[in-house]
Amino acid sequence: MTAEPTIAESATTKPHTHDRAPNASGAPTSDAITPSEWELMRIVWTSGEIPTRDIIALAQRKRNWSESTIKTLLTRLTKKGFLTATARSRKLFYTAAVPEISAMDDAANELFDHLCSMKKGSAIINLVQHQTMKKSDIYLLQELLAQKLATAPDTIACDCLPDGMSGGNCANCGC
Amino acid sequence: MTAEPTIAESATTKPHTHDRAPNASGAPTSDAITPSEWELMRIVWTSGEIPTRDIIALAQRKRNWSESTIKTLLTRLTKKGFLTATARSRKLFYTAAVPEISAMDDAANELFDHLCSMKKGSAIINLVQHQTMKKSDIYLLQELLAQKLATAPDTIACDCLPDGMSGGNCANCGC
DNA sequence: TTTATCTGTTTACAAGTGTAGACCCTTTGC
DNA sequence: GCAAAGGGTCTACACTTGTAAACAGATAAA
Repeated sequence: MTAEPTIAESATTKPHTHDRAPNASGAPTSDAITPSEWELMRIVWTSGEIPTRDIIALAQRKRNWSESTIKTLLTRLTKKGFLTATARSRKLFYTAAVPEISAMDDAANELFDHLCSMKKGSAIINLVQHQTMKKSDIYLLQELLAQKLATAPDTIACDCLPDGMSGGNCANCGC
Repeated sequence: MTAEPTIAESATTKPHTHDRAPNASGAPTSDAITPSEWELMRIVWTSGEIPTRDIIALAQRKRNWSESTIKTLLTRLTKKGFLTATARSRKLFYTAAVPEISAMDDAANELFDHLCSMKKGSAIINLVQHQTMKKSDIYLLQELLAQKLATAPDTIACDCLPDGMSGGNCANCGC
């Protein structure tokens, strides 16, 4: 035997109560990546296929995590379907099961899903203000904006209250 | 007595283990707003001062929550410092303790904090693509971008691996 | 005044998350 | 061949989040 997955069979189909927003991109329909887990995902995305040991080494250089903690997180990520573990010569090699971009986009979109529609624009502006973007991205964004402008509405109503429930008292748009 | 806070003294200073990222904006230094909690916060932000009963009515029109659930969430939000409860004639009136924009910005910035610096630009582009912005916001953003362009770097390195640890194997920028 | 109702406070409980020790098997060094 | 080391899996445990019932005090209705 040389490359057969001998250890870990993963994929536990356990029914869960909480109805988290189902993942948008084609990939795994499971829970989201938690803050701690992001750290590990980034290492894997950036390194390509990488063995546990190396992940531990890299992770410990940024976080005060015990080896155990990292192993647990890796297992969870695998169960959730974000990582794929392949056993080779009695060691596990991890690979990302979802593209980094998709994961990022999903996370961002999900966050924006619970923001007031009326104010999403400001939130985006805030991001552009605080985050550094490279020139090429700015160019892309400028193009995109120019396009968007054509069909953009003049105003967007606040959708924080159920339909017709604001009765002119909306502290935002007075709807 | 007419407007003294008779019920609920709130503010429980319990020490907690997990070190969540401390809130950036001047406001409360506590845990973040959870998805379910956002729903309620939006109602309060939009309605200004509002009594429990009304929040319950509004909330139940969007989510299948029991009265009890909503009350629990409100209490938690108050404890976390996102809402302020004032007792008047034996009823609690809630007010937002943090501006909506700050909360949104904090949430967005926090999310972006665990994304690869190199790819934050794409994530923002994705947002602009998927979210609808009104014309005026687009204009603002365009101005902002024009400014930003002046000092924007040509490239941004991937910072997913600890410094100097990528050894030319970074699957992204080959750093 | 007696009771039903409103509303706030307590308690509950399962699942998720942060964090990590314990255990177990295999490979390797002596 | 036996002990140490390496690496995978189990178990643990406190805290958070989603959800809600139970309980208590006050007030309004009968």
